[in-house]
Amino acid sequence: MARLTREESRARTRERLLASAARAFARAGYGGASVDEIAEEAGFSKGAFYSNFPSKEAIFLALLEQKKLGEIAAIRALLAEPDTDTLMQGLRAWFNASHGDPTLSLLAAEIELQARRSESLAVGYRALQGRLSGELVGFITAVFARLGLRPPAPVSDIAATFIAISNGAAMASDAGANPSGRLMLLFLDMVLKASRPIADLGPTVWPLTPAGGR
Amino acid sequence: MARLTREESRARTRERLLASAARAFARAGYGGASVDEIAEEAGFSKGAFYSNFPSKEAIFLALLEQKKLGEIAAIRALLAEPDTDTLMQGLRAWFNASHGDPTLSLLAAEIELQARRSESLAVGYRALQGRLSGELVGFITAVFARLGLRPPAPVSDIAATFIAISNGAAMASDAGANPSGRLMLLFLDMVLKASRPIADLGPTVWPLTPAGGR
DNA sequence: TCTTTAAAATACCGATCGGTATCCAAAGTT
DNA sequence: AACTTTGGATACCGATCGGTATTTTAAAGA
Repeated sequence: MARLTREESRARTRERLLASAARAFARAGYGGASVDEIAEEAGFSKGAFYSNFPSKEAIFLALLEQKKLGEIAAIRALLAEPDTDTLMQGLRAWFNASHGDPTLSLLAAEIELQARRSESLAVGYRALQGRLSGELVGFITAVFARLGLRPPAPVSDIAATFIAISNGAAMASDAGANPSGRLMLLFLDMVLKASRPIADLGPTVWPLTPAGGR
Repeated sequence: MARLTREESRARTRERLLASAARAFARAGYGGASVDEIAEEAGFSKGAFYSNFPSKEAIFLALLEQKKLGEIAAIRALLAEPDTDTLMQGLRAWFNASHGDPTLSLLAAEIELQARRSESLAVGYRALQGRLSGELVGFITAVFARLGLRPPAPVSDIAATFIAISNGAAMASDAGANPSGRLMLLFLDMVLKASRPIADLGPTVWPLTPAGGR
């Protein structure tokens, strides 16, 4: 094992704390996971924790950012795919992978829920979630255009539903049955099945009056 | 104000504690809401709390039961409706109403999440959720039959998706935009749009291999 | 090699938690 | 009216929480 510089060592500690926090929050919830527990599971003391993060909320927010930015990157990578068939296949693969680690989806649910409770968390959350939603809307719009299909509902609603299923199935899944990925795949299929070709020039009829906001 | 018997007084205290707990858990989460806080907001002391519930977990479980049994009753009431149009209208009305009180949906999400953390909670949860899921599957099957439509996917998956959207949208909703009821309405519409009449005798093609377990 | 500096460990703080023991006042009983 | 029962209030417990102050240790700079 090579000797590490101070910078490297610090970065490694930070990352281990983040990974440990993700596990702890998923397991016990934000309130249930203690700073002591997070630090110890990472192999450090509480002193190390507070040397790297100013507060418990801060590490939670850092986790939130890590996750949301990762999702945005994944969407962009998919969209950059020139071949549409490969893109759809990649999308399905992503859905399937998203339930592989229940820790991750459980953490996602915990983050969403907690962001509604603390105003300081909510501020950071809204900024990131807004970016992710926008990215997702752009993605879905592009996919429909590529497939030559007309969305069967406002794209923002479709995007919101994907997000809802992702979060909702993560917590409701009975120990692996009906993982979120499966349900998202099913919804994707249903959306496509409910779509008509763009060439079909019938009137565009939304199932509901379009949403007020966004 | 009439003098209350001991029984009446006790029942009233219990109900007030339950209502207060629902608000507190929705607001602060299971871990974040304290027994003191619950009791005080109901206008009682901690002693009153422990006189009516053996533990914090117990009141949470009682809340869970109250909610699930209420949903089962609502489903049965809808299914008893002889006129199918009225039934569908009632279903839509129910979806719309379910987002009226964010406290309720937030509590639902908290319950789902917490039931996965404590084994003792999970036991009670699984029993109730199993009953609700079964009821929902029966309901959806009956509705499709009444409408003369063939479900576009396994009914158990459709049921799971409704539950997921309900829970997921509750926590993701940005202060009221895209309430869960709206998204459930949209999914309902999409499911119907993706269905074919029973008379159509084409092959039944599920979008996915049917789920292994329930 | 000696000094400086900062990452991480240890020790500690007041506050608050879920839960228990005890007490009191009002309802039920005779 | 006297006595019993019990729902709810008060007081208290050890444990644990998030956070801070201080000390140790090892890398960086001379």
